[in-house]
Amino acid sequence: MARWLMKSELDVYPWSQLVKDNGTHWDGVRNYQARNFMRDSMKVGDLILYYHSNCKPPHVAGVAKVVKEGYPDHTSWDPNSKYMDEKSTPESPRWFMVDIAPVVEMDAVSLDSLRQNGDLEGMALLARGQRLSVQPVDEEHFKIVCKMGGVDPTSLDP
DNA sequence: GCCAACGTTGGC
DNA sequence: GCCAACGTTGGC
Repeated sequence: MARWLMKSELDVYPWSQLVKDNGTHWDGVRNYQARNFMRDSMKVGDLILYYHSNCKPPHVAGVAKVVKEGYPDHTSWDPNSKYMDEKSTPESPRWFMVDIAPVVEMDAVSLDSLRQNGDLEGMALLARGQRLSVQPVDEEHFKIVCKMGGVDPTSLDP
């Protein structure tokens, strides 16, 4: 079972909203690498670190899970959507999304504290200049972040 | 608000 | 297929 990290801007779609909605479809991703992960690699049950960007401090806020595997992002052909892409159609969708649902909230784990933890060396999020909004996370790194947030990773096993 | 890093676009 | 221009991300 793979592990992931997904970014959301705090003022766009925060963890609290995900909880209130009891899950959502992750629409609006318009980056090919991130799309490929969602379309090809993310499986039901995969766990996700939910990361808040564009806030002080940026932090991991909780654990979510994949509840529906990759399928076309309908906002890509919706003329009323700001995510509309004229090159994407229902017959030939260019963009994909997954559905996710909240699993457990954690104590905020700041980007700074992640950087200071030597055991997280190599984590994609910490690489210089990286901007990918959906990225794979090593199982070991995932567990460490959970513990930093006061969540027992073994409690997340199926 | 700044700006470095990076992805995408489009002329050639 | 190169690469300059441009737009976006996201920490600071």
